[in-house]
Amino acid sequence: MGASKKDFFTDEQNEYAILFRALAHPARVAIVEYLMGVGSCICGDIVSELPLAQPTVSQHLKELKNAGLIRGNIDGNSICYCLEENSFEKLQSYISAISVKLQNKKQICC
Amino acid sequence: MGASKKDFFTDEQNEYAILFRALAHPARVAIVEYLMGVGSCICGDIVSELPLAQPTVSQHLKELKNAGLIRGNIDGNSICYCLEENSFEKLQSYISAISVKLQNKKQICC
DNA sequence: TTTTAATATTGCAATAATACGATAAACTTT
DNA sequence: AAAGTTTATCGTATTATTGCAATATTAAAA
Repeated sequence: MGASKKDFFTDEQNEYAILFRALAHPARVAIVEYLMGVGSCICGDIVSELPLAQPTVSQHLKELKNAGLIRGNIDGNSICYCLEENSFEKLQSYISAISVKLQNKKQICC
Repeated sequence: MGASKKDFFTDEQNEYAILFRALAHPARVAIVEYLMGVGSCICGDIVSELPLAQPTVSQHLKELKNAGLIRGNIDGNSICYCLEENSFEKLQSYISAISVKLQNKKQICC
């Protein structure tokens, strides 16, 4: 018991769950907001910005990267991170479709 | 260690993390999509639709409700659930702002 | 009132996520 | 080459999430 039943859901449902899960922590929300403000930066900048140790930040960056929300380019001995536009557009159209449908329907709940 | 450090982040960052967390499971994505399709339904309908036991579905519904993404109205001895428009609009404008900013900047990552 | 129906809650086992010290890996600078 | 800089990985403790059987709760129906 307790094992994930993700195999019983569609690939699309799992993909969106992975994207949302990547944003399901205030530290990762903060990283995204910071990257949105500065455009791009190295890991050390984020470590200075957040109240978290370097390995913890590194792990959060890894999760954002695995989910496809950020990209990291090697730049000398540091790594430059930035937001991945396509993934945010994908999320945007998904949420937007729900939002628009709800506005059009103006449904009453029971 | 391992304790959450949410107190070190802003209220807004925590609020969005809670919303995203509610969608961070394929079962809850499936519930939202189902509710979007049918408008509103009772818990039993979702139990029939998903490959999960009744207590598990009830728990997922509770999480979506706590996050403010769905609403439940008592209807006799059953409970009628539907999507909460405001929360999806809030998510929509948040993601949309990021997406638009990325499109405008056309930034190159390092 | 007894039975049936629909959900929620409890308790527990299994798994996943969070955080960070210690350390490794890789590149720069001296 | 040696030392310094930057980031990733490992190991581990703690906490949170997931899933469901059993049970409780609440309201309708008989």
